[in-house]
Amino acid sequence: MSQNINKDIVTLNNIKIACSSCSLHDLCLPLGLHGDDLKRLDTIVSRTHPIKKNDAIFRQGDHFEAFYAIRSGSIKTVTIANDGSEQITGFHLPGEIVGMDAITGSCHPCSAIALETTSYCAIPFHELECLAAKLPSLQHQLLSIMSQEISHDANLLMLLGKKTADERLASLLLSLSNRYSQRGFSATEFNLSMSRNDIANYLGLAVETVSRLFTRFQDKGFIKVDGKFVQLLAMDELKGSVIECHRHKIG
Amino acid sequence: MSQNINKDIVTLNNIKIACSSCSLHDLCLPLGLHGDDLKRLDTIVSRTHPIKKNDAIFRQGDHFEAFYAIRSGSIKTVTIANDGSEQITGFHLPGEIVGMDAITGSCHPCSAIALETTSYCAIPFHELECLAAKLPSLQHQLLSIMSQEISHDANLLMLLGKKTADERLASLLLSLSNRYSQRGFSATEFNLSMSRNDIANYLGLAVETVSRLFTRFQDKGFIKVDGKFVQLLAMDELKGSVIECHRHKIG
DNA sequence: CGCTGCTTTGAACAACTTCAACTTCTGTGG
DNA sequence: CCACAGAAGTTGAAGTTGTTCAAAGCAGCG
Repeated sequence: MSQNINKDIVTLNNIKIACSSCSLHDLCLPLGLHGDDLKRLDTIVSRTHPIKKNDAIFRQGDHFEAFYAIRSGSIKTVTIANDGSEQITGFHLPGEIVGMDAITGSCHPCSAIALETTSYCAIPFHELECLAAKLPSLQHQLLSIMSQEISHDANLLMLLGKKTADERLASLLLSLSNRYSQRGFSATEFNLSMSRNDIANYLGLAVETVSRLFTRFQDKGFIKVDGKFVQLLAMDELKGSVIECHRHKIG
Repeated sequence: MSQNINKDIVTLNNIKIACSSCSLHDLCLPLGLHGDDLKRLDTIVSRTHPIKKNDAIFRQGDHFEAFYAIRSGSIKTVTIANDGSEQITGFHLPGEIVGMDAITGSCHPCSAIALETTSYCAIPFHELECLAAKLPSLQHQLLSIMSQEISHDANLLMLLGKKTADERLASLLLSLSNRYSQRGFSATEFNLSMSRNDIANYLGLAVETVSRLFTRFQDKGFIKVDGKFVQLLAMDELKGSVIECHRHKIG
């Protein structure tokens, strides 16, 4: 948490930070762009003031105008079914882009809600599209990022379709660990910005189950939990537990 | 089944069918393209001979070269985890495009396997990208189709994360119904080209459960099943059962 | 005709959920 | 700064849902 808060302060002081000098540019859309191309992208991207926890970047049904790149903090994307039930379809960390599911329908099919104080960049889609037509490397990067999103979703499908409760939580923790470390944070300890409820919803489990899983993982010595702060003590065992629980499904 | 087989014969006789005269062109990539633009796309698309059941369009790990549009028949996309377990991530009908998850990694993260005799078009990605840079409407259609894929996956996530077994099967049947009717087939009766095993895998259930569900739905009078042939007798009840089972999750 | 593989059915079992009670945390106002 | 109310998280016990195991029925194919 403290790390993220510090990060916010830094970015607050640099609202006008450009893509070229953004520490996330090799995780984000600018990847592979250089020189003038990067400057051209810069001109269409707009930075906003940070939003508070529970505020929305966009809400389900909002007209689609732009992609949004998380700069600091974190968000969840949530879909509300016609019957009122909610499904969290993803947690998004700095450098990740949301809104890519909205091109077809011209309306956002999900809401993007801040899990903590969060700042982001807006990339107007129409302008992006025009620019991409002129810059092949941007077009490629755009397609590539969308492709990545598709294959990421397929992994998640695998998770929800096949895995036991243990595997699901282990997968989430490992995924966060991976992504935090890519962003220069520790791979073995971090704060969960989402509530147990959010985790349960995302993993398709009951809150109570998630709570019990944290306890069990701790009892086994795989992790250490203190509220939202988590330490991964035995990464290999975590990875192993994902595979182990799978064994009975083989063949 | 018979309908699909007939369809194959027709397409066999017309291997050189162009996008412009393809009955699927308003479900597929050419949507929104006209005149010369469509002809330009035509020049890069190559049609292949049909493949047999269980043959692959591409296999997981294959180098990514092209998108593939299903022209007739049907396929499943399957990911194999490192532990050997398989997850079916989608069933694809004529007019649908597969391979879009491979751009990032340059290798296909899943295999595309024919569920029956299937013919398809290959759209070389490099050429497509170059063409898209020249044709804004093609670029837009490309992004739009990928966006659609992302939001489709999000729906599936919802399905696997939240829904009961009944809801899952009902959702699949309704989705197939929708897609068949879009393609000019009956919305209320069709042949399932996939096995019960495939369905179970896709829905994250045991085969036995799927089998029991079919029986239960039939007992309730929602559907009539005879092997692979299914008739949807009470669409509203099916839709209703999806919502009804959801009620307890609200609030 | 008899095999093989797919599907169905039954019964026991396990995993996860639900319900309920209790504890801990958080933020707000006195 | 503390007290308190409400939210979030944890824990136990009972209940469901779906899985697993086992076996029998069917269909396609040599």
